[in-house]
Amino acid sequence: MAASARVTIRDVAQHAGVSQPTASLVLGNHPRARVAPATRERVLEAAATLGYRPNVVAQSLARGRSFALGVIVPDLRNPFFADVIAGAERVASAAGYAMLLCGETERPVASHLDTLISRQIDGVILDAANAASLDAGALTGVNVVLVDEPSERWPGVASDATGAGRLAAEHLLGLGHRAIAFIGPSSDVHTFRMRERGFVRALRAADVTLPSPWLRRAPATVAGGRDAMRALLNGRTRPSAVFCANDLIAVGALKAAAEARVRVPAELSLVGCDDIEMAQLVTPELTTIAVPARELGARAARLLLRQLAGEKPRAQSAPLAVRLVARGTTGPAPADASPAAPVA
Amino acid sequence: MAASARVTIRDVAQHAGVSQPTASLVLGNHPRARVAPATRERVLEAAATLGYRPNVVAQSLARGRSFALGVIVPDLRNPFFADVIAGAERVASAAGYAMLLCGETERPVASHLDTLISRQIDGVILDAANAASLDAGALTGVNVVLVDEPSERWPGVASDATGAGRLAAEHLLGLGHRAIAFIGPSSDVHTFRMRERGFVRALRAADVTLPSPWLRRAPATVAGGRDAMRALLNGRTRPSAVFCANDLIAVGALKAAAEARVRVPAELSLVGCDDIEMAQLVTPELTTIAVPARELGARAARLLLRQLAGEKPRAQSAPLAVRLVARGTTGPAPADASPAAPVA
DNA sequence: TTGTAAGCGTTATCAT
DNA sequence: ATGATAACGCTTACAA
Repeated sequence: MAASARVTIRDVAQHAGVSQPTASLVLGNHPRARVAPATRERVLEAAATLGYRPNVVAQSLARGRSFALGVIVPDLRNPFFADVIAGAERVASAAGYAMLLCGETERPVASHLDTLISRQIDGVILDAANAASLDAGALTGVNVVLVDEPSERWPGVASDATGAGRLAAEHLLGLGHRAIAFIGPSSDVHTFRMRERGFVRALRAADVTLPSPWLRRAPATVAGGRDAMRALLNGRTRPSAVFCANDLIAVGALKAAAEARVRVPAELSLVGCDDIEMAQLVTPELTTIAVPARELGARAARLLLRQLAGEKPRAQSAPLAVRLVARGTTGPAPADASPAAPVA
Repeated sequence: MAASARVTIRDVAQHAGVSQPTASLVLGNHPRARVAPATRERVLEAAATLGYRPNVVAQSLARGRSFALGVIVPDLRNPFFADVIAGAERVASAAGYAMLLCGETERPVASHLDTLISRQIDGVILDAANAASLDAGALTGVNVVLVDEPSERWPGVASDATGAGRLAAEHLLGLGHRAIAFIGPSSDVHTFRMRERGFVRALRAADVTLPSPWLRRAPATVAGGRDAMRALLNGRTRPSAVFCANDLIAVGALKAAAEARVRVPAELSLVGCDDIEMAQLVTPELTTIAVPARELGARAARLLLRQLAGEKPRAQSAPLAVRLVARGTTGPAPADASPAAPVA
């Protein structure tokens, strides 16, 4: 019952009649553990009957690594990040690594990093954390893998963000839309910027301009999307299609359209990005660009693990492909849609 | 650059010209640290200029506690659990505790517990883990707080699950429904069972019986809800209202209704449970029973922290109140609804 | 093949 | 008020 009742490797050694380091050698399962089969057997048996379980903290201190990974995401409650985390945990857990989670939005990333580093974390996965803006010292001495943020300094995995924007644009252009708007956050999170850039470029390549009143800044949340869409619908002229930087925004926008009795997709087409589960649950189902969130998390973890195994990080790997998932929120541009942009 | 460059408390002591334990005394910020103001000052200054950061792993080993909490949830990707986690992390992080997350669905809870315990975790939050079925030894020596599962052995916090079921029943009965069905998992997760029980009891109290073909077992997921609702709609007679054990199921059910062109709420009323964000995003918006997920997580963490501080766990605290949120998926029972139950 | 000894970075218990 | 000294549980040379 008492907490002190824990079985240590000493107890095992004693029980097996060997020295403590010998027990360590056996239980450490070392590759080149030169230990007699008979002794090994006795030690293992003792460990089993005593119910020995290694103290990872002590191991960590002695070996200088903790067999734990840290994951920092901007917001736990965003399903996209939940997916990334799930993917990372799957890999980490299979490799015997524990996962320290930091998602508290209120605290700065640097503070989370502090916590993790002081716990001798073996590596950190930073998702959309804008690592470039971090204090130089904050990340020295840690193995870092970035998710959805390119960098010369750290390896990482990312989705094809400009491709996502392009795909959205091409889809809308293909449907005949010319009066096109965009809703996205003003944050300096790389992925969002690239989605926007890819979108705008593809539009421009088709000689469609995106007038500034139709480039709405909004937080990447449902509420943000709803507000932005309301503003858009109250504008002098209305776009016939909108690309939203993520699905949360798009769902909010859809909501605003429903409130305003704007028919989707008859009067207004909407494209989101991420393809979170929610996208298939709204009505009509959301057309979106699918981003492999779980895979992103899993690859990030694998990359980190490989780094820990001593492998040289090969810069950024090729971005993960995204794909258009055409569903119910996009349709042909209305015939009466004036291709004219509003007064800027 | 080298990882070994980490400054230890020794370096600080040396730099300040004091013994290492003295430095520890100062930096440990002990309540009754009897140390001369001058020395303290020197030590603090040395620590600051050297950029000293305590090694939590070493602290853990020496003090026998790790200042980390473990959280085990059945499924990271269920927004309800994401909320619980967010609430717990908020509290833990504010108290200087790190959070180890285990949500890998494939691995058994006992295995997750193993990982956590071997890391000298100070306490564990178990959410819907069916702790009662765990091996007796698996939880000895750990501080445990249960979420949404009552127990004589461990303290915990829970929502008012039977109340949730009752509220749903009363709402539907009040709207005149008599042909009522239920969709829920067959798992032995306590909350689900109690939601069901509260619901069935309230129905019975109003002399409404729930015929067995209308008690559908389904996984607590969107897909599960959709399948179950399809089966329900294909039955000989259809219910005029359905209570779903959680929102995910309800959303799936709503989806199935839409596919079958059954009008909600004109022909079919639907009530969910949890009030996840998604509930407000589907069309029509989901009537549901709001369960304070974040608060549940936050309280669990606080309870655990208090236990660690030596406070005696006072059994289970009173369940957190839930409340009906009437939205768009419920309406008066159709006039032609036959109150007759189907042949069982 | 095995045991001895040192050390990981702290905290904690003593004398001083 | 401060400084030795011994833990904490384990790993890892190095010696036997």
